[in-house]
Amino acid sequence: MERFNFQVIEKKWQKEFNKSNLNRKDGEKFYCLEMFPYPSGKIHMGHVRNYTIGDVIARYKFLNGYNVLHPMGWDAFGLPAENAAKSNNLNPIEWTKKNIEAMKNQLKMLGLSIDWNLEISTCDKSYYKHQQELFIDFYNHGLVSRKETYVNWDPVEKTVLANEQVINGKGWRSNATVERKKLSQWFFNTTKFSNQLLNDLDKLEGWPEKVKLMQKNWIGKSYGCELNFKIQSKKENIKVFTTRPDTIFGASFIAISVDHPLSKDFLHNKEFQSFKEQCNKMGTTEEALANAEKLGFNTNLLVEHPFIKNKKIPVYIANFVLMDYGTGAIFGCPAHDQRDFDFAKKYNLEILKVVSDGNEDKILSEAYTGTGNLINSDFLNNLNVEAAKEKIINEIEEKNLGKRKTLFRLKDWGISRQRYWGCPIPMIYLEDGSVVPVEKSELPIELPIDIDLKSSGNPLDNHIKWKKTIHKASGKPAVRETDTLDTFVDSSWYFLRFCSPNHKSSPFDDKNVNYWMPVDQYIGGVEHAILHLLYSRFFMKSINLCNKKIKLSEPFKNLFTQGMVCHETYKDKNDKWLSPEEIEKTDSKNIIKKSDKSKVIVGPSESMSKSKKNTIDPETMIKQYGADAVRWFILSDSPPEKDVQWSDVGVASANKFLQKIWNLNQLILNKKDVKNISTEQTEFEIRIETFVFKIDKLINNFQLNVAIAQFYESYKFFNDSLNLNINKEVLKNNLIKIMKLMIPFVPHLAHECLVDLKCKNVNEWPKINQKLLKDLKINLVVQINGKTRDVINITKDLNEVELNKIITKSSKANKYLENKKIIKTIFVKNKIINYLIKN
RNA sequence: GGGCAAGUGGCGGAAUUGGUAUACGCGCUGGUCUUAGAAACCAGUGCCGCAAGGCUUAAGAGUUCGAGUCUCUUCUUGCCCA
Repeated sequence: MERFNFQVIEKKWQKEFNKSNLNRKDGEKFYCLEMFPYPSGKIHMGHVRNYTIGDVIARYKFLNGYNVLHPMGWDAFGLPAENAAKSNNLNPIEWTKKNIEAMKNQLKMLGLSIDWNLEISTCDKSYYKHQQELFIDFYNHGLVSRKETYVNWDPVEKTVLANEQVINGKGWRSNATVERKKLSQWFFNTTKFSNQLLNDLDKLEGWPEKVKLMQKNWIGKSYGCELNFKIQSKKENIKVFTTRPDTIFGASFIAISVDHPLSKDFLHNKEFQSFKEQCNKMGTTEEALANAEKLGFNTNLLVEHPFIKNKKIPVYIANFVLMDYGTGAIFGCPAHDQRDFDFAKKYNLEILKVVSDGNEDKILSEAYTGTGNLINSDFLNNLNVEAAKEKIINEIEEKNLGKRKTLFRLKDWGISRQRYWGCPIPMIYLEDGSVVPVEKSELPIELPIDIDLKSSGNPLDNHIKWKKTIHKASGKPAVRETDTLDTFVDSSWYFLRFCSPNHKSSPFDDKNVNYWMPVDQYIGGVEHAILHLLYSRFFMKSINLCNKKIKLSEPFKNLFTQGMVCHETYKDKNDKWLSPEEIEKTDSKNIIKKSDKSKVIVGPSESMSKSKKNTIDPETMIKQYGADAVRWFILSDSPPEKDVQWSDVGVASANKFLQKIWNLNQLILNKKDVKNISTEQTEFEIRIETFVFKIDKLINNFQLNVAIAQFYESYKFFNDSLNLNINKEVLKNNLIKIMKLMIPFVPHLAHECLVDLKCKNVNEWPKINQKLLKDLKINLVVQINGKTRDVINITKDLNEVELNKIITKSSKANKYLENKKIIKTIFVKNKIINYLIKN
């Protein structure tokens, strides 16, 4: 028998798959999108998994009659290109274009049903031109602002990082300790949509609860109030924000931010200067603030307690209070907030319980943040926390001491980056100091090619010729904005561009967007659960505001987040990482280093990363086992939403199985016919029909690993049926059904087999024959006192009386029933019968 | 510290959502074929027991005719936020 030659056959079918409009049908639209890749040079296993899952869905929908949009593009701006260009002395565009070509070829090797006619790349001026247009639209609608703020400065990358790009006080890419620096920055006013971004989450029924919860926490809506404290012997007040106004009677200090206006009075104080310096050294993230030791600078100012006559409270400048959250000032209630507690301990401040923890006399060893009734709180006593909050806020408003307020943790999105390889911000500075957008007719503001990447600082800022420009309306000289946009901006609307990738006059064709959007199935890594998705949602809402013709406020109807691809890690005796190619398995237990035969220490399986050297190159695997085998394995071993462990043995066995499928196909084609119809044949058809039914359902539920298990079973069943009395045509037609089900998983093999089987309607999913399913026999469990004593294979829908007859006649369970009194019978149709007997 | 998941053989994992626990795959064991190995094929494979049978879903309790699934307590792991 001829072996399945995947090298030849996969190439042949990939030519078919690369045709444009291959996903188009007359049916209902279905937009299937996977998160587009950064063109780093080579695809990795994470891409393979992501795009294979997406391809299964896209092909499944197409076969089910949908008109499918399944595009691919490149998230092509970003720092790696700039760094690579620097060390190779070329322009980032050359590096990027080369990588795109290479990765595109690799993706094509996977046999994906992508319409490459729709390909876009965010670094093309035909793309970023429209991004600049959107920026100007947003600007004109008050969605862009310029603010001077403290930023997270990455001293290695020499750029500003968003809060979320700072991990444990370090830059997410450089891992350098992040500093605070004051800069003038462009912002998208994401906070304008705080409420909508939060409330619309409820509409997203097709999103994982986990992701919605993460977004909810990120937006962080909190209720509370503002409250003024009068400074003693001064006219001024300190305004604080608090979510716990109920704890006001436990207030023992006021803490203000180093950037608070009041702090300015101490600028000449030496002690304060060194304190401020210390604060600047740590990052601005909440995490950094929370982890740092709580430090304060005593201003020696006192404020009056608003509800306790003659009580004075000290004012500190503290390192854990942020200027850009709330009012930049808090009141500290040490008994019920851990940060305040730590602070009070350090500076020996009063710790007074005002919420009962059920053990009122006991001295606290840490803050009590639970609920309870109020104590030591005058008119709030005996109320619970919620009621006390309400009462005190009413009191505060009545006495004109402050007002009710809702605060969001969500901040505006800082989008300025001091980098070359990004989308230029279409703004210019006039000589009178004003800032205006360039006219749309002047777009795109192109990135200059002749740049000097070697000098320090921002290359665009150093490019004098490019920087100088003319303000078109007045004819006066002006200077361009030299910052470029955060690359998260590029990926916040690419899904809209895919609807009309070649549209020239505007970012997208409204009609096409209204037809294709929203994305029906979006698939990507959970690592983008917060930022990318939040920014995209913000863009959709902003576009909705700017363009009345777009009737859509949420871009992604259904979201699926797949797990990571993991692999064992290896280290040699010197604690150095080893790649899988550097090691050798001598037997099932011993692993040695190839080069010097020394022992290798096997570490836990972790997500593939270059730093741990535990990556497996997809191209090598495809060449060795075939794209179908790689696709099959990566789907088969774990549920798609969970991490999967890569295994070379696993992909080899996938390859073996596909070979068996091929052999089965050949066997049936060469089989001699049997003419008579037997009961065996009917039972065979029923069984195949249940496989069709189950697999269809499993794909719908994203249980792709279980679907694959069903293919293994159906193969086994087919193989066992070969020697039965079954008509050849019946075998062929049923194999066609199974092969069609396999198209989404292993498109090359399935299509090749279907050609051999002379299948005519290849692009149609098998219809489920409900009539056949009706005749399916079922297994019914017979229990005595809750213990399973027999399982009987019977026709469906028998009633209790019929069932009793069968059991007394022929069931193994009957021996337990003889001469026993049945007290009760529990009968669940088609499932179980349970006899309760007395011994 | 808070929130959310999850815990099933040697391993990856199934279980029609309260109804046969361990499907399917890997690994392992034995066999056929072969000079030998590889491949292929066949059989076996949760634990105890000669067997009948009993036990088993992190641990413990509860609800139920019946619990991997629901409820509570404890432990462990992972993710997010602090």
